[in-house]
Amino acid sequence: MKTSMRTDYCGALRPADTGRTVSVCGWVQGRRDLGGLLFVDLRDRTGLVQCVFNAAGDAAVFRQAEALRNEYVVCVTGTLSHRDPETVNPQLPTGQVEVRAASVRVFAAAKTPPFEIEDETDVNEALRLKHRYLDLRRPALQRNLILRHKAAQVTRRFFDQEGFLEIETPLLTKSTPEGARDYLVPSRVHPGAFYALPQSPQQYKQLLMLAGCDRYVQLARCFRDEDLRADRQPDFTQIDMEMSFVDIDDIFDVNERYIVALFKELLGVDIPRPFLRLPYREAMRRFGSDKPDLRFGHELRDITDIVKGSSYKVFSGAAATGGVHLLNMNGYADKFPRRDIDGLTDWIKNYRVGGLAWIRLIGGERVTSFGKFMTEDEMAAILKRADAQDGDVLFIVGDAKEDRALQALGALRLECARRLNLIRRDDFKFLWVTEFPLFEYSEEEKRFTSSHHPFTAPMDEDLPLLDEGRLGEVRSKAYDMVLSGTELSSGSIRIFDSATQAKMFSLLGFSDEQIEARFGHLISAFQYGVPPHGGMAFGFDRIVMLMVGADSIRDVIAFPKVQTAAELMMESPASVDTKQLQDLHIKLDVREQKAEVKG
RNA sequence: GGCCCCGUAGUUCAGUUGGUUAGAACGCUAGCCUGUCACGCUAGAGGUCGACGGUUCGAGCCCGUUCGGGGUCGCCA
Repeated sequence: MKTSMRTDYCGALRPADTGRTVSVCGWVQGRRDLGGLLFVDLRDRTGLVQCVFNAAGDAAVFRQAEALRNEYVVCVTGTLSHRDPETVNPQLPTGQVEVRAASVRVFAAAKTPPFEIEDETDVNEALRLKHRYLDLRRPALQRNLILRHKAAQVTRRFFDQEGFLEIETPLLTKSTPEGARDYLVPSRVHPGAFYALPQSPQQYKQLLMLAGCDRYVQLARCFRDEDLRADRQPDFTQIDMEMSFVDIDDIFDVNERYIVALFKELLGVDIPRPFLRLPYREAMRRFGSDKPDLRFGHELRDITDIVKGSSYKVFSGAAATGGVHLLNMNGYADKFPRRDIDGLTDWIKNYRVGGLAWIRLIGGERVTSFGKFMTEDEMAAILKRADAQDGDVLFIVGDAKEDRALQALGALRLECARRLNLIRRDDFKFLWVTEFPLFEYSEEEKRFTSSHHPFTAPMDEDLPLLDEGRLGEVRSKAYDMVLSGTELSSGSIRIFDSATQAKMFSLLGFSDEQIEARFGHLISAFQYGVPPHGGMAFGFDRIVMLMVGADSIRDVIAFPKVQTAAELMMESPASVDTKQLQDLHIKLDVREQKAEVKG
């Protein structure tokens, strides 16, 4: 983009521009000083261009060029010229041309950066985050930010064309009792009262449906005070959407078309429609996960029925109340020698299961960890269920809680695939997981809680179970969109009559007073005519992460936080002045010294 | 809160069984060099081995604590 200082972006110059006098602005990426000839690579967000200074030219200009160092900010003016054929650099998009510098203006000198600014980097991430403004100069991160920007534009355009209104909802809102921990914001004018930053704009968007907005979308900043992961940050962005007069198929239709448009426009990838739909139970049974990775096979098999009566107590005990399942890594027996399996046995304890049983079929021989406890008939039945052949290795996990066994085995399935390199990063496998349980039992709180949120509609055919008190069996109209083993999006059809909503709150164990205090506004609102409605919210950062092939969500967020939720550059969070606390009517009660973050 | 991994020049790493003056590459500084693009050549500077404590005649190396970073389980309606 042309400015009063610049005629062209560095990375945009091509042979067609030769002969023109150009001014390019940017950062010195590197210089090669040959004595009488000096090359400077100049970098801006579009790329690199080589500038040449010749000692035969203006002596003062040449002296200036000799003083340039990496990361100096300069403007080079000169004639854009073709390079001689033998000096063309095929690695660079601008490699056929160079700027024959006539003058250089130094806007700013620069200290030597603490790490080299280059794409291929293995510099410690903490150091890069401490100097994030330097890390962001790396072309790879610039590309990520650019793709993120484009994804946001495609999103807005798509939903606009589909009749959605982009509506902003408050960031200062009210704490909700269920779900993640809220970030709280103290009120100065209401002593002792707190706002909460939204975990999602859930209630607002439902009220917008009630208000008659019909279709809503927002690129919404959301906040959750929970522990971080590679794909989880405490503040993050959702593509939040909601529609009126719809059922599940309508939601799926528009969001599938959105994904297809996004991947086509930004990556040129054709995503086939419609997406596969897997009910939650089936996903758990076949993949040991509610976000199955379909980029490789090796589905799980249920052998609970086979081992139920076995004399091997580990299996029969688990089968009595839970389940026993197996994973056949067909053909990879030779890739899992005994010592690796011992390692996996240790590893799987993270998933709170007792252990890992296994069978290796190799060279016509059968080696197992539990063979002596089983009858030959039982063993034969297991191998048949697994479709086992020579060269296979089978893993078996049982637990008195069936889902625990399944989740452990599902995690093992992923771990094996990672070790065997069965997963391709540019393979995009979408699906819907449907029919999530409406409730889950919380051991901690000794009560049922919403698995999604308390506004989720039960499946019509399961409504009678509510009154029978069989809460664990009720399925909901909640669904997730899953991409290659990552939960991309989550949503539901909502309850839209106040009686059912009130019943939900009461089943969740809220007292009338709590309901009134927490959800009174919603109950009242729902008495004024709610359309049937539903929606979902994408994790925008995760979409971008998977599209650029990054391993961490931090790579697509300009200023991310580290695992302790601290931000290393500004050093947030930080302590504040006593005066500020007084204004907010806050007295600290910090026991441990380490809670005192330096400010 | 649990489990696992990492921490040595500015950066990425090596460092033998615990043993004398802790090395390399890149980067940085200076000099030379007119077609380089990982420029080349020569010389140089640069270290509280994350911190603290312990074992030992002696610790970068062994032990403990702690700090920082990462992965993950729990948690994430």
